[in-house]
Amino acid sequence: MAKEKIVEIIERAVMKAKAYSDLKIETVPEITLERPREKAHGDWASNIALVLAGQAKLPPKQVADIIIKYLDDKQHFLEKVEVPPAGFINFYLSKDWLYSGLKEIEQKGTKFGHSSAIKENVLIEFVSANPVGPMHIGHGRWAVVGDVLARVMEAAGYLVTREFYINDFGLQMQIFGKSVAARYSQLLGKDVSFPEDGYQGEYVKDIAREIIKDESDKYLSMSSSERADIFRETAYVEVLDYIKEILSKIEVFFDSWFSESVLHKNGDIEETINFLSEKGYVYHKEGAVWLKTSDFGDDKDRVLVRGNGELTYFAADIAYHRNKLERGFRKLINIWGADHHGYVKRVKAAIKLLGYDKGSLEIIIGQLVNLLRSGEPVRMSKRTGEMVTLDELVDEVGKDAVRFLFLMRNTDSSLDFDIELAKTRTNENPVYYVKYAHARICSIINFAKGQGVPLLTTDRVKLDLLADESELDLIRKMLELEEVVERAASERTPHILTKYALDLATAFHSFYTRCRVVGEDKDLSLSRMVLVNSARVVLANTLSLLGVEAPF
RNA sequence: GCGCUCGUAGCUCAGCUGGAUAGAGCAACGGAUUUCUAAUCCGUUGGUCGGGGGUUCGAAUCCCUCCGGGCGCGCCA
Repeated sequence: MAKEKIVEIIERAVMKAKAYSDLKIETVPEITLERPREKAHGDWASNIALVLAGQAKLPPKQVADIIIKYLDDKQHFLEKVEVPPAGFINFYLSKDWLYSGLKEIEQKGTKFGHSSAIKENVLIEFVSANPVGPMHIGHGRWAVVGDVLARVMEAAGYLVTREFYINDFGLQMQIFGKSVAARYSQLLGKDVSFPEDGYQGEYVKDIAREIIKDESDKYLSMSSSERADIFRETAYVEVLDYIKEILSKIEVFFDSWFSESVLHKNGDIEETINFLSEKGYVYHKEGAVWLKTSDFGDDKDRVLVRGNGELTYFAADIAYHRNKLERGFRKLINIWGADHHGYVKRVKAAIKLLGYDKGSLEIIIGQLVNLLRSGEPVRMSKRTGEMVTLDELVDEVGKDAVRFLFLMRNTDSSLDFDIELAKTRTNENPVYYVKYAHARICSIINFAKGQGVPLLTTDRVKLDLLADESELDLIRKMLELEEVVERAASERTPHILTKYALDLATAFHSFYTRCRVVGEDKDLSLSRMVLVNSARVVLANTLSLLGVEAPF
């Protein structure tokens, strides 16, 4: 990438200036380059002169002027270098450098934008919806965020495992089993009461109907608790299958499904408690067993074993995280709904009590989605069961719109999702704006081929004919992909990819209105074919990372 | 009450771990296009970055405080 090369050039220049005592400085700080906000400030800018001004006892502008005297651009990356009064050093990439980018795109193809660097192995745990009912829209957002984060991190060189933690143990499951059992009896004409805190949704009846269809009334003779136990298992498998089905509809797949009840069966939780106990972090109080999480940043200590002898969810969660770390993952990333953010401190404290580094667990808090229809809020009530499920949303607006629009905002801020907007096929809808750019490129390439303008390799066309500002801007934008992927991965911000896709589409559309691919000048047409095809490749790669189809 | 989080243009939001005159999109207004898909492009208007204080060469960004919104504060999961 151009960035590293420029950093190198600056570094050498500063060292030389120091060696020749032109700059009287002690140490050479790390050189950082940034993308100037203003296009007029070049492709890259360095604030090194501002940083060194204090040390050198000279105004920034003078320091910058000294440094650029020593810049040695042997390979001709740079068109020019400028120092504005503020003392920044602005670098303008040469056209040749941009053209060589087109060659790189040709060579790397679908791998352009990906990095070959090998980084640490990470486990991303996300969605982890309780298997007791349909997924809501928020689950969908967190699913997409986790999935694209995984894709982007893979592209950036991380070894990623995607895991779904199944909360198939505990009170919620019991209630769920009872709810199904009650509906089962009711549907068979028995006058039984429905559990007070039971699951109201229509889907519970559906599951009961399913059981009746398959096995009729054979469970009626059992005691109600026996029946609830059996139905808990049947129903849970059914709901889990349903969850998997919806996830596959939005193309979110997991490498691993981890069951909470397995931790209970294996005795992993007791073992973890013993482990913590031996380290002296566990104590008894008021009939319960407590963990000293407050020693490591939690607001208060937490219960591991309740007075009635039952393990808490927290105890299981510690064992789960220990298990993850023992599987050899150096970095754990959890994506949790906003309603769990009060839980963050205690889990992080537990990680430290287990003896692992604080940084080994990162928790991304996902905010909710506000559903709108033509600007009006869609009213939802959990109590009455009146809500739009993820399933229904995907059926109405389609996978691509759901995925793209869920990634339009930072994960930790809430997001407005307008159902009608998501369905429109105009430029107001960002998804179609981007997809259209791809379709238009494909159409141009087909048209051109029909007019006798073939797509040749870069070494057979005159790239230096690509000189219009819109053409160079388009190339510049294409060459940003790797940097965007890198940043999205390292900062865990997959949503910046949608912004990039929009910018790239805009750069292409600008080019389109200014320049014709098929024209009088045959050489120029051939060069532009290479250009638009490169744009197609980069746009397709971007959409692929987002999990959105690139139409022809 | 305590904790987390957010507050940037009329609306929806970026702002890359402190840099240049705070940027997009939508809306409003004004233009372009003899076209390879009008699902397009270009321009203009619009800001006390919630208020106040501090840190320094330099703050939307870091710290403190106040105001306002969201969420969380169980021997629930």
